[in-house]
Amino acid sequence: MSLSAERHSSERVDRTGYRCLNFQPEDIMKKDTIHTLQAALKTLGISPCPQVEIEVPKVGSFGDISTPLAMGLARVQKKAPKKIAEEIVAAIGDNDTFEKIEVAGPGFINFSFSREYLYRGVKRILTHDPTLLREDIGQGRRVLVEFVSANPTGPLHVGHARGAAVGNALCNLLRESGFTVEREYYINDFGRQVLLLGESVFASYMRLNGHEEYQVPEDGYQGEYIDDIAREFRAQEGDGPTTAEEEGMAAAREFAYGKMLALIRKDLGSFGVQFDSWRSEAELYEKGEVAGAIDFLKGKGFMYDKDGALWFKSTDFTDDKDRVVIKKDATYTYFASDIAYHKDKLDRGFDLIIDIWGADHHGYIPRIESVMHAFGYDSTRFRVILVQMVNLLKNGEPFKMSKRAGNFVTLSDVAELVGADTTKFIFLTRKADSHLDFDIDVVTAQSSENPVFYVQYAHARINSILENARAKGIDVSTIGDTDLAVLELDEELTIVKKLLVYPIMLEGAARTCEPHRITYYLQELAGLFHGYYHRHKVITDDRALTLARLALCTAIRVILLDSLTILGVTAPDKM
RNA sequence: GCGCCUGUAGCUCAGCUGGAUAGAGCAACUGCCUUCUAAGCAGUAGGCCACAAGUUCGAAUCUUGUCAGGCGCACCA
Repeated sequence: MSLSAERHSSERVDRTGYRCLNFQPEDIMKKDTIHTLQAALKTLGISPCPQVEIEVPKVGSFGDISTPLAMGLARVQKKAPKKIAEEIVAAIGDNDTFEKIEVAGPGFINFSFSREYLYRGVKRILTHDPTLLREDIGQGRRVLVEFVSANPTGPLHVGHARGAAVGNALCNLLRESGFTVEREYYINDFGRQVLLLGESVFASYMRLNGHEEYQVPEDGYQGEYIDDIAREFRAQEGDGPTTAEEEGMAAAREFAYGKMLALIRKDLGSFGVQFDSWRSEAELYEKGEVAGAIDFLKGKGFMYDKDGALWFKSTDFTDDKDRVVIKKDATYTYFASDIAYHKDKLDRGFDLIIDIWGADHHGYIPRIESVMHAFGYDSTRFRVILVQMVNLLKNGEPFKMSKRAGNFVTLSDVAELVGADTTKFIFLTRKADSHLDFDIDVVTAQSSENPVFYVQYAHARINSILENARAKGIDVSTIGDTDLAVLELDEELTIVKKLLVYPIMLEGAARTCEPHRITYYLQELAGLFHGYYHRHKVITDDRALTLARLALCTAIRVILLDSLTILGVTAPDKM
C-alpha cells in the first residue's frame, strides 16, 4: 500500500468540516489490548476483523481500559452483545497482562491490568527513553505549520500571544509524534499597511524636526512606538530638513519595517517561540511567484476576465463566490499573493500543511481550500486551525485594544507582567477555537487562579523529595532497578495507570491537533500526586518501600517534565 | 439576508469524534502547617448539558428546526 493511499484511508472529516489527522492507535497499552482482542476474534472465526476501538473509562470500576467491540458486532453477528462479549472473554483465556477481564453494562468488555504489567510500565518510563512515551504517527512526514504571521506594523499583542502559544505547542507535539516540523512566519511586507507605517513614522519624524504641519495619515498608525521609532530614525538621520520627501519617506519605511520585524522576533524569542523560516510577501512579488502562480491557474482554466478584472473560479470548488485576483486598476489583491504563497508551500513538498489563523479570518477558508484543490493538492492534507480572539479584561471590565490608536497590551507587556509560562499555559487550557477571557488583573494576582503553578509545584516538590533522599545517602541513580511490588496502595496504582495512559493521551492530542488536552492531563496527574504526597511519606525507615516510592515519584517527574516541555512551559526544580 | 463558530454547575471551561453514574478549576461553606515545599490537602454544596423533534441497543456528542451570543460576508489589507 502506498503511503498516500494509506494516509487517505485513515483520514476522516471532523464535525467542524475540517480534515483532521487520524491514525491507527499504537500505544503500548492499547496495542497489547488490541492484539489480545484480535487474537480472540480470530479464534472465534470472526472475520473480517473489525476495527477495534479502545477507550479509557471515566469510572475506575469499569476497569483500566475498555472496548464496546461486542456491541458493534451484535448487528453483524445477529447475537446479543453480552453473549458475544462473553465468548470473546472466554476466547482470550488466561493472560498475564490482565488481572481481570469482565463483561459489563450493555456489552462492554472491561480489562484490568495486572500489577506486574503496571510495574513493567513504570520501568519503561524510568529508562528516560522518550520514544517509549510516544507513538510515531508522523513517520517522518513533513509538515509545515504557519502561525502568528502578524503584520510588521506594530508590536505583537495578546491575541498574537495565543496564536504563538498554540502554534508552538502544536509544533512541539507533532514533532514528538514523529513529524518533521517546519515553523513558518509569513510577513505581510507588501502593500498598503507597510506604506502607512512608513508614512506614520515619517510624519512623526518631521514633527520632531519642528515641521508641525505633518500629520499622521488617515488610517495611519499612532502610539508611542511610532514616536519611539521616529526618534531612533532621527538619531540616525539627523535633524536636517529632508529635501526629497519621497526618499525620506522610503527611508523611514525601511527603517521602521526593520525595527518592527526585529521587535517581533525579539518578543517571540523572549516568549520562547522560534521559527524556522520567515517568508516575505514582497519577495513573492519580486521573484515573480505571484504572476507565475496566476499564470499556472490560468493555464488550468481556473481564471477568467470579467468587468476588466481577473477572477479565480473558486466556485468550482468549495467557495460560494468567485474571487478577484487582479483588480480593474491592474493591481493585485491580497488574495493573489495568498495564492502564490500557498503554491510556494506546495512546491516545497510538504505532506501536510497547517495554517493557524485568527478566527476572524474563518471566511477565508473556502477560498484557500479552493486554491489547494486547483493546484491538484489533496485537500485533506491541508488544515486550518482557528484560534479564537482573546477577550481582554481589566478588573472584570472589557479592555478595548486598537493598534492604530496605539492602545493595546503587547505580548512583551504580558510576558513581563504575567510571565511567559503562565500566559502560555492559560492559552493552552482551552480549545483553540473557543473564546477566552484574559483578565490582566486576575492573572497578575498570581493566586490560585494560575493552574500552571499547581503543575510546576508538583514537579518542584518531587525534585525536592529526591534531593532529600540524596542528602540521606540514598542512591537514586539506579532507581530504575527498584522492585516495585511493594507499591500496593490504590492511590499508587491509580497514579501508575495515569502515567501509563500518557502516550494514549498524547496520541489523541496529536491526532486531533488539540494541545489543550495536555494541560488537562497535567492538572489531573499533578492533583493525584499532591493528594498522595499529603497522605503518605515517601522517605521512611522502610528502605524497600522508600525506594519504590522514589521510583514512582521519579516516573511522575519524567512525565511532568516531558509534557510541560511539549507545551513550551518550564519545569522548575525549586519554587 | 447568507455562511461559520459557540451555548454544559453562580463564573471560566473540559468531556478523548456515539458509550456505562456529567467532570475540573475558581467563587461559597467546614476542617488540616513541630513531620519530604500550605503556590498544598481533605470534605460539603452546586446540573432539564439553551429549547424541541429525529436517527438507534445507547445522544452533551450525529440530523433538522427554534432561540441567544460572537465572527465573517470587497475589485480593503
